[in-house]
Amino acid sequence: MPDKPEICLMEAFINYILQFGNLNQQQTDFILNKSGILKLKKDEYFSEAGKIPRYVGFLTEGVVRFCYYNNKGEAVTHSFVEENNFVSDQQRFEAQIISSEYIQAETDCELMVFSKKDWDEIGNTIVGWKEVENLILKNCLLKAIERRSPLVSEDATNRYALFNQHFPGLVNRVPLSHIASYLGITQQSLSRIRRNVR
Amino acid sequence: MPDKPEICLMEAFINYILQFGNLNQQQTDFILNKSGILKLKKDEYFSEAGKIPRYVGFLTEGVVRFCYYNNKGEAVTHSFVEENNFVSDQQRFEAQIISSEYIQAETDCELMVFSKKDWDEIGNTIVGWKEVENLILKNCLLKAIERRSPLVSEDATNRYALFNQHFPGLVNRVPLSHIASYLGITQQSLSRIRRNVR
DNA sequence: TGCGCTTTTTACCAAATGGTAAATGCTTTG
DNA sequence: CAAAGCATTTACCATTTGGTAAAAAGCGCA
Repeated sequence: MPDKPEICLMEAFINYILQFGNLNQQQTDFILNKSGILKLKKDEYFSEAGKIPRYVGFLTEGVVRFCYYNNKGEAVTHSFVEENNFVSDQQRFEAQIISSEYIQAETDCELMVFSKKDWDEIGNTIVGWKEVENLILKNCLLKAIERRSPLVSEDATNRYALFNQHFPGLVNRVPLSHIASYLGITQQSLSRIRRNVR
Repeated sequence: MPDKPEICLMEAFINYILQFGNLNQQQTDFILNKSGILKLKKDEYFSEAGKIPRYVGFLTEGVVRFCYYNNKGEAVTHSFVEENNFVSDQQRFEAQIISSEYIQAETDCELMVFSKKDWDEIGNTIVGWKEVENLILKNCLLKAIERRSPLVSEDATNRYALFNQHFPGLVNRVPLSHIASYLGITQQSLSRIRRNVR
């Protein structure tokens, strides 16, 4: 069982959810009391293909990537998430079914996490929570689609430019090979593009 | 003001929403009473960039495409929707703000439509409707991302194969140029690919 | 049927990207 | 510091895709 998170980390979390609905102190305390803390070392998994997701998490420190293996056995990174965002294979977590993708720590990470049981208790206790949860999920899905979809119609150079717009600074925190995978190009092409940009 | 839709078209709509929540006859009747019917000729717009979306619609007949203009002035198709699905620039419709994309009829279309006023009245009257609405929207977003995101990491041939998996039969209902745009390749490349597939 | 319009196919060459392999650079650790 | 291991860059050539242009095919309409 994870420890309790520290005060400072909780604040960012509360600020995040207050964007999506008004909750009073009693309600936020209830939520915080349900949360645990989970630390991941670089390369460790938050969730794995073939397993049922154990937690929904809020990333207080670090970067994770979402990836799957295509039919050629290559890992395809389809999303990055930075600190102060939710991290979850939410459909599979909610239904408690086996996932088909990995969520992996790109750096050492720290997350506030909720088990299925605690997450359900929050939903059943806090009036209006399910609406907040829906807004958060909708927001995450929209962000994901707005970032990934435009890549389809751009060439490699513009894809890299979009990556830098969508994830400022992230270029220095994750390996080049994962960025190339996210952009749907080879690592060599991306390396070549960077040279030409300079 | 649009006419009322015909009985047979309403059934598919009711069946669709009943997938996402239990509503009794009185409730579905209330919803149906708010709906109008909108017919579009091929190439006409359901919603336009620069305008506030007037309706959320349920497509009972036909195919539409979602597209925007990139900075080179080229139309980029990012989604197709076939009959028996909702059609809406939902974020902009809900907030009643100016859209930045077009929703265009690929064929003659027939839709059941709801104005913002009527849509809000449904939400304020039917207990549990907002939850149903959220589930529907979540479902649409997930479908959109599951279809578009994998294209990024595939070559032109595999993109075309994915299109045919995701939209069986649609290849015969929309112009080749729009499919190519959706896949992020040129029309000439797609034509070449089709020849090699045969 | 035949004309005019649009869509789709072909062809050709240029440019971009992929695949293989090797060299370089960076980090960790003994 | 040196060695080992991993990440990134470079180089070279093959393959794919793009851009331009023209031909062919399909379609609506007089």
